[in-house]
Amino acid sequence: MIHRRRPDPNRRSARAQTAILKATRELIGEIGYDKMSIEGIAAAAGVGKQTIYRWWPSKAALVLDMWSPEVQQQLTFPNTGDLAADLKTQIISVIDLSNDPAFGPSFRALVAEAQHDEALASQLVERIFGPRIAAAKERLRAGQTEGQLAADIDLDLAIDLFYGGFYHRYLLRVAPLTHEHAEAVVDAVLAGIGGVPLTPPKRRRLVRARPAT
Amino acid sequence: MIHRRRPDPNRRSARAQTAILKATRELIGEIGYDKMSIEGIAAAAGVGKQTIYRWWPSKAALVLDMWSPEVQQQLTFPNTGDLAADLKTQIISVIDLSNDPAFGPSFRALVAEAQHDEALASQLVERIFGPRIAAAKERLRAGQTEGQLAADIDLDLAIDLFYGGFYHRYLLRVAPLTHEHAEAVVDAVLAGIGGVPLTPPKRRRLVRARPAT
Amino acid sequence: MIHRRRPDPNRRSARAQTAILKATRELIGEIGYDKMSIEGIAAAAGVGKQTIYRWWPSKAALVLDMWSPEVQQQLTFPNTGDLAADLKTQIISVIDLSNDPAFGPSFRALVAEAQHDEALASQLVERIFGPRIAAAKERLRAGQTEGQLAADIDLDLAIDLFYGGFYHRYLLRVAPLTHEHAEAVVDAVLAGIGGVPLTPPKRRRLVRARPAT
Amino acid sequence: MIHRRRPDPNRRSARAQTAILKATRELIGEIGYDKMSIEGIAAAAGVGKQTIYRWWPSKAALVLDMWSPEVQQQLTFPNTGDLAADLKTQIISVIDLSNDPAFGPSFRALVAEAQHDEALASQLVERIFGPRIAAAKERLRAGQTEGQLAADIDLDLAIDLFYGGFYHRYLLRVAPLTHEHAEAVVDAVLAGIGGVPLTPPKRRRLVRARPAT
DNA sequence: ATTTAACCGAGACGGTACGTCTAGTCTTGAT
DNA sequence: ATCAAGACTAGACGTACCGTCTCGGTTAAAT
Repeated sequence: MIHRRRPDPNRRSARAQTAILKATRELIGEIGYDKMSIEGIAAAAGVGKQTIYRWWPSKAALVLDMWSPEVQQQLTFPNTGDLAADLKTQIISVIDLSNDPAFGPSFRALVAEAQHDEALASQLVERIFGPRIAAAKERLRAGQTEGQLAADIDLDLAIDLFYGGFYHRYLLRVAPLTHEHAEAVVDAVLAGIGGVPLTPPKRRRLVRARPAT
Repeated sequence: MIHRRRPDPNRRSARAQTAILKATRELIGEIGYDKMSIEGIAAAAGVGKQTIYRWWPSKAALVLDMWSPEVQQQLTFPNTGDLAADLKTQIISVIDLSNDPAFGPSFRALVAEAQHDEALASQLVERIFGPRIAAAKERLRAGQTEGQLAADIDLDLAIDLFYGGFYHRYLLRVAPLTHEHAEAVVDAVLAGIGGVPLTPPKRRRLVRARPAT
Repeated sequence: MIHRRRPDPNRRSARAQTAILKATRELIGEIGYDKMSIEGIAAAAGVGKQTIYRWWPSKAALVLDMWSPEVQQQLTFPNTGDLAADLKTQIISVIDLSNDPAFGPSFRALVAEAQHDEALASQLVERIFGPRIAAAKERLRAGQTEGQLAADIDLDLAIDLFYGGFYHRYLLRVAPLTHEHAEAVVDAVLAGIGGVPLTPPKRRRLVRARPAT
Repeated sequence: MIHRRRPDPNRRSARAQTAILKATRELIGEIGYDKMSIEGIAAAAGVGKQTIYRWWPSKAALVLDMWSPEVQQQLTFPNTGDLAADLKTQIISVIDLSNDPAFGPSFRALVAEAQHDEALASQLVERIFGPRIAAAKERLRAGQTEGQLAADIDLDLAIDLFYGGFYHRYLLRVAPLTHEHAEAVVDAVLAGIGGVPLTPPKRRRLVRARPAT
């Protein structure tokens, strides 16, 4: 297997890079991720195709790069002291971003592409999902010490529960994404949905049986 | 908008149809969904390309058709009287199917394609997700009357909670899918993962009667 | 080699035959011979493709059949006693027919097709060119007995000379086809174009040396 | 009307061009013009289809290009001082070329295609027929000054007469093409084939001085 | 200050697959 | 048995992009 020689980042043309990202952003808005071709981006940016291939391994990687700033700044997790409220705030902002016509559809396309592009999949986890999950876990951990979250719960599982509903609806399109849904999810996950509260105010006590395996 | 004339299903060649589905199944196993082309399917099936285009609008639609039997027979939802156990059983069987190398990767590809193919997306909801969700809801409803599930919970939300974790890991690949995970999800969703509040907001006591398994 | 069973002409549907020829005539006028397909003719005639294939071996054969009446009635060669005048009259009528937008281009297409369709080529010679050449030869023979044409000239050669100029221009498009050209050809062929008539009225005597071989 | 952007001839790959022409020559010999496809040429030449489409508008144009050298070198018209002999020599060489199984049938196909391809028709006139006619006219003009051809004859007409017979037989296949036919045509055209008139219209005497061969 | 090595725009190249078109054959049901 | 209808196998069409490659022209560092 021959490895392509790595280009020298110091000599990279800022003009070309900017033009490529700009053209990508515009094209993705006009014709969408799937109809957009590297050929088209190069033409729109007034750039040789090779210049794109030199710096990005695929169309998806380019789009991922294009969004890094947007996603990065969404990273900070609020901490007002009220875990439920903070989770709701955060998930709602994710919903809003996913409903943004400039971001939602093309990020969806990125997730789609990652289903058959292993490199992209790890990039996504590494650069997008990983950091966000880490930030969320940190907030959850704080919640645990404050007693707002079961102390012995596995945080990865907690993430699944709080965010799984979102991805279920975002990627499968089985139901719409609303602020109310986000709030209902957080409440339900925290309170649990088992049992029949015959007399509403009286709630059950959490009895978790599994000791650490 | 010109609509292509519809072919007459009565005159459809059973031989061709069978050969196409068979070739699709084989090819998808050998080279995978993405490297498989309609051209290749036609050649492998000994069929004219037009015959494929006549009956299926896209490669994805063909693959969806190919799987309908498999998914259909997975539809029945167990009811042993123990809701938690039944949910675990069902989700575990979904996990097993998704981990089946013949099914998992190509179904993932289908979900991916649905991100930019509206027609496919609705087909998926209509033929795959819809019926399964309906079956699950029916079971949940039974659980509600038996007092194993909160009577006032929105069942679409319940579905999000029980299955969201699965899709989160299946599509985003942020963590592995195991039987243990399925069980932990069900338990956590039913019990809730909120902590013991230091301050008033009184919490419920867990009243769950595990019947003998 | 399997020979296709011959259909029974007695059971042939007159309606279908008429509709096919009519549709052919109309289509050839609208979109031209080359863009016209058997598929299209069948659709326009409200006839099954098989019905066309059953009775005609090719699109060209069908078009040839369609024109047979037109060409047939052009067959009679005038005989006013003046050979030169009759030839001019005849060639001019051929030129006019070839300049008829309904006939000229599609007959050209037929001749074109005959360049790679041996069966059509012989049909053309047999049904179109042969009879016309025979009629022309008959008239030339009469001219010979009347002393208006060299008695020992090979009539096939004579046909080449009188009509060759026409086909040269008709098929190669090297120069336009006019009535004047037809007249000039006939005059030149009869008188010959060798030598320099310094004093116009005085013309040379024909001395033909080749005795019958 | 959108005009396709023109490719840069300076960057044309000599290797590809050569391979394409070579493959065309071989294929046309093996399976003939009509069964030869651009797809097949590309495959045989080890070349992308686009590379053919980039430089040639049609299969016919490609074949025309392929033959240009052959036809070009046939261009010189002999001038031995004896017009009749030179015409015979020239026409015979044309007949021989047309009877060459490598050239004759496929050039016929080219002429056929030109009947419905205006661009090809003008290319043929411009690159093949035009130059040859010009060369012939030049020779004829020389003949006129030497008194071997009627001074007042229109040279386009003369071309029609000398070559029309050839094309009549070449394209209509009404009679075979032989050297004898070529010689008979030249003799007859120069001498004329009109009979000895019984009544006045005085006729010329043949005055032709054959120089020693 | 000049060399030299990389990047750059441009686009030709070998390929693959697309979705359409037509050829000519085969099948079905109606007349 | 013919007919209308149209599904079938086959395969070429011309287009769109892929990712690689070559070509001059232009920087920017290294001599």
